[in-house]
Amino acid sequence: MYIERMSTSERLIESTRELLWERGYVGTSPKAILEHAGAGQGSMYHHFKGKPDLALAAIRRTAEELRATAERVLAGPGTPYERIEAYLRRERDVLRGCPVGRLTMDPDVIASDELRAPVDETIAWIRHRIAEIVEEGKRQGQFAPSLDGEEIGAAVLATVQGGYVLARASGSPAAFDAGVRGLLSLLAPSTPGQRR
Amino acid sequence: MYIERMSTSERLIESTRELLWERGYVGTSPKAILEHAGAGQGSMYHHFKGKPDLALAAIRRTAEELRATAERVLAGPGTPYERIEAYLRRERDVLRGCPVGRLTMDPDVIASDELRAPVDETIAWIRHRIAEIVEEGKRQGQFAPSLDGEEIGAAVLATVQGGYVLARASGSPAAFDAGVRGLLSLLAPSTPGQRR
DNA sequence: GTCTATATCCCGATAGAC
DNA sequence: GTCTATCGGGATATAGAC
Repeated sequence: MYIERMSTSERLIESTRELLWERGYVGTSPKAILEHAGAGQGSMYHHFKGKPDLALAAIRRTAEELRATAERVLAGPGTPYERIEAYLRRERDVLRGCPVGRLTMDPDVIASDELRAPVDETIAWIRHRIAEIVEEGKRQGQFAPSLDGEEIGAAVLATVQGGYVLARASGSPAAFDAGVRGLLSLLAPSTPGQRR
Repeated sequence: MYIERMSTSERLIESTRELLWERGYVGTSPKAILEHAGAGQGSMYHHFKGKPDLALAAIRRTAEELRATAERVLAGPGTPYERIEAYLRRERDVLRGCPVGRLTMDPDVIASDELRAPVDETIAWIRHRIAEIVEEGKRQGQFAPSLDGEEIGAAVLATVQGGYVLARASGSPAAFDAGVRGLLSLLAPSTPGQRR
């Protein structure tokens, strides 16, 4: 990622993003960030008000990047089912978990409306985006009219977020893949183009 | 919970269980445990080798309790679908999250095979238990023969674990409930007793 | 068994030199 | 803008009195 070529401020944000992903907010100290970024104390407090301020910048960027990645897949080609399948099957660093979702288990993030906001917005956005695609599939007759877009959206996103939990518990991505296959087997149109 | 009536060792374990649930391993200090338990430093290091040893006792107990709670619901009355529904709909402290699943986001827990083991075993056990029930439903013709028990088990458990993530992100249990309803609408036999 | 005292290091932040 | 020095407090553990 050529982190050594970035400005100090950029290096601080990128280092924070990586450490937040790996160790969460509570487990990430300013000292660890500074060492990773190759900067001194003064730099950090010159560019940011403190740990929460730097974390906010990092979380916002990670959230925006995740949203863009999801949209690239969800707005891709194919039927509604195929686009949801593409989202579920997209390449992921499964054992690292979701850089946004993992923050919901961080007590200090959840306690701060400011830190939680980008997490909430990103997750709500992806869920709603899936819901729209489900509704599109219903109109096309690919999904049963009885399905609720928002509910299926929640189930799809939860399967992903929970899949990370299963995978990390077992130390293997296999459980994530199994959950995805299970959900897809339930969602799959029984005949292509038909209601189920 | 009458924590004040327990032995010192019991109070330490129970206090650790509560703090691990609330703040995770990294976010829980021996000092906080001692204050919560009303004990001094010496007591803790007399009964346990240190923080990891005390956490292990706490995690083992929480894991065993969760497994027992799940089994009570999964072994209950009703058809396979109804028992899975009962598991998904059972009363939960949704915004607190899963006391076992949340540990998978803790870097120090995942880094230790000893601390991770009870987490892994509990999650694998519940997943397999659901898989058995799905297979039973297949034999009874309630579920389609094309479904894979282990995959559906993974999807069901992932929906629960991911539901906590969605709920905590939004600060409301509604998203958890939506995911559960979404999954159930996909799993539901279209006619009672029929294959779908 | 439980307590207090102490040790060593890390945490998050500030001050002020350069 | 970046550095080092320093601060008050907390993390984790040990020592030793009672």
